[in-house]
Amino acid sequence: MREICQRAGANVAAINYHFGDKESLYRAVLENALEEMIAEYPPDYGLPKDPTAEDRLYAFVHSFLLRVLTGSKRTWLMRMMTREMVEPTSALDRLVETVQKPLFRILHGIVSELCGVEAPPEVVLACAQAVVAQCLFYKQAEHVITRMGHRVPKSPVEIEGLARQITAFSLGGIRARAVMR
Amino acid sequence: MREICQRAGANVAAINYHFGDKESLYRAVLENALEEMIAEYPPDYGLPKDPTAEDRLYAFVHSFLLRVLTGSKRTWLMRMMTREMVEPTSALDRLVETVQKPLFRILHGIVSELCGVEAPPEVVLACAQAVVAQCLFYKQAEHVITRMGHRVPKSPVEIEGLARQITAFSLGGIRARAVMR
DNA sequence: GATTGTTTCATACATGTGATTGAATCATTC
DNA sequence: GAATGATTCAATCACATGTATGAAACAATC
Repeated sequence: MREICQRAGANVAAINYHFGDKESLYRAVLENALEEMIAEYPPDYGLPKDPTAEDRLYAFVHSFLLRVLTGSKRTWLMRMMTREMVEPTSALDRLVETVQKPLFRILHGIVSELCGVEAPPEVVLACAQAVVAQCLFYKQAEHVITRMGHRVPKSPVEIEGLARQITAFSLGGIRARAVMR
Repeated sequence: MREICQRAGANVAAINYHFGDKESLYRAVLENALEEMIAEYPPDYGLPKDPTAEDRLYAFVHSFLLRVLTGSKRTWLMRMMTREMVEPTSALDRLVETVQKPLFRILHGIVSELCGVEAPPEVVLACAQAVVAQCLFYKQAEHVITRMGHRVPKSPVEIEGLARQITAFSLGGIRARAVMR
């Protein structure tokens, strides 16, 4: 708190005065930054008109990766989010409600359409989760990936490539799961 | 450190005497526990003789999930590992070398075989990473998943089901990626 | 059984941390 | 411009943390 206030040019007591305690400040910062980030890369980022379900899946994956991997000044945000997922604080509940649930609902709709109406719901759910898993992986395992000698996409071009990669893989997976049984 | 020593029935100074400092103790504990865990669920867990590549992929995924999700007394280990991946300490380098590299090499071999010899190396790599991503997801996003109202597999039966799920999805993805281009 | 090397222990030290307080400063309104 | 409410500030409190120390207990060897 001392360091935060020093860098902000404010007094330590300001945090308590304006937010009550440290955790409230943390929550406020996280929520605010996350909203900005979603606004910057919405889940229909770069989508053409009359998109196919495949188009929408690609856009979802691409915007997800841009949010997660883009090496802008907000790298700390995704680190915080990842930490929050692994070891939740009081901030997570709200973030899940306001951010992650709506986003996942969109993805679920897309995957549901790709699976077809007769696909069992647990299969649709699992396929949607598989997509999210792949998108999160490159951030969450970033340090392991680099230590293994592999590259984590950073530039827009690389990220597009990865988005295509994940989309193609997932479409294959969805078809395989939707077909069998 | 005070609490650790109290629970261990030892004196605080014992940590400094035997390990030098807190971080060294941490590293020793992590490494030891991880080795035990891999020994308990090796990557060829329950594999029949003369296995196909599909069999080996399933065994890899299944053992991975057992390690990651099994609700034994070692839940703390995977929490530590996840934290270590997200925000590495001095422990990670060694863990990557001794544990994760060898494991990934095995998976890479399996996926490479499934992709076929003429598949470009970056595709093989990406597919193998997609498999890892799906396995890690259910642990790393555990708290988000439950907050979304979904279930995280815990029992052996559920874990087997998830392993089949991930294997089928991944085989579909691998085939799709291996075919196109 | 004295000596020597190892391990354990209670205690202390220095520092970092989040929160609080009461005075001082600023802004607004009458 | 006095009064009132909001904000800022320096200083302090209470406590947690990792580490260090020197004495005591223990073990092994001669």
